Amino acid sequence: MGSASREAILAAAKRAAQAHGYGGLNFRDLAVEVGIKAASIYYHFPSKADLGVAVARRYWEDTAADLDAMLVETPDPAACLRRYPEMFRRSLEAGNRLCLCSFMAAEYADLPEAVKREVQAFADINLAWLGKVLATAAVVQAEDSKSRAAAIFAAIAGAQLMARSRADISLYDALIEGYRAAGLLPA
Amino acid sequence: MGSASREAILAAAKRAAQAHGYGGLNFRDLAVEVGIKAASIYYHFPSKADLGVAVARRYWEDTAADLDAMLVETPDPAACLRRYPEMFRRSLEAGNRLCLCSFMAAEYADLPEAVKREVQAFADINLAWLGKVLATAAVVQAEDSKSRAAAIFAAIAGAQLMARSRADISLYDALIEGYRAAGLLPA
DNA sequence: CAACGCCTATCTATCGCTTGGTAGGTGAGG
DNA sequence: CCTCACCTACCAAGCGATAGATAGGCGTTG
Repeated sequence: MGSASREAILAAAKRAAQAHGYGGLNFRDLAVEVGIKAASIYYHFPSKADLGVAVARRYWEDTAADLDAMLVETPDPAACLRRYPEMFRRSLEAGNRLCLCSFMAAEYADLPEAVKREVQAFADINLAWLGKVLATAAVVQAEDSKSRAAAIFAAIAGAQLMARSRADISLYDALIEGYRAAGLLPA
Repeated sequence: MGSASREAILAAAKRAAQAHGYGGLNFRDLAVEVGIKAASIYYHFPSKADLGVAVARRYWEDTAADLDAMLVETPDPAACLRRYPEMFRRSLEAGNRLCLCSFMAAEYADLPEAVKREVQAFADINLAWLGKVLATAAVVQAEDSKSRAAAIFAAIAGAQLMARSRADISLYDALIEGYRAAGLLPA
């Protein structure tokens, strides 16, 4: 498992993927960033698709851990829900980057099947977490928590999209505030 | 202006861009689809960036016309607003394609500046139209119509994103319905 | 009328570059 | 000595782009 180089490759690939997508990911630039030669990446990952799968898997694993940690840090479900947009804000802060989930939608037609599956796991985790928190916070009736979770997730992804294409984090904040004012997110 | 070949290239490029993005657009495949040789495209467009600009410009011009037509067809602003999600639904219907605006967000770091400008014009037109219709429909107070327009636009783009990455139009419909239930869109 | 010059729209052929991927070698450490 | 981790040196395919040629149409002018 995780040697130092392997971890460095994974981290650099994640950063690159969140800036340029899977298609924009390339072994030469990646190698320069890690400080090794491009061919050496093949020692750790047999193909680009495998690297993509590994990046996406690590991505949702980290997200799952972060969401769990947030629930521990902020046990009140309503307060926790209020903090949820922070997750998507962070990648904008880190160099105007995007959620891999949004890249998957854009690159849907050209993405290896296995990569798609891992990225969808990211979405599933978010939806499950949101559904759970919405239900315990009782902001919607129990039977509506799933559909509200999906609406919130989609809307927040959209807000991140808009903010990126204007390179303006304050737009993200304004959109989230707009969702609260409109009633999509609890005020 | 618009010779037959030029129009055919423009139409094929639009379709390709909505499926694969600007980066996924390539002259060889495009030429095959149009039925000419790749080099011949350069007679009509001096560079890929110029083609991208032309596609994006045509895209927002068509959208502006469609939005205007919708207001003529459905003069009642509330009814018109209800029909707005149809616009984004159509590209999903047409081969699970995406709005160019979402592609711009994904390809933000690698897109020629001139292309970005044209795609942003698409967003601006949508925002202006939504703002106007929201104000006349009086679904929000006049001073909130701009921020609500932005919230709706972002959320609908997000819904399109989610539906594409699941290749499931019914998910789009469900998300729009979710926005109505939550109060983001008028019920 | 016919010859000429020019434009349009396309072709073939190729260039320089980047990409993902491979084969085989090399040095350090247990 | 052998395995791990990395290297050098490639390759084939694909990319945007360019050069130069050609076939046909259209208008002007001797």
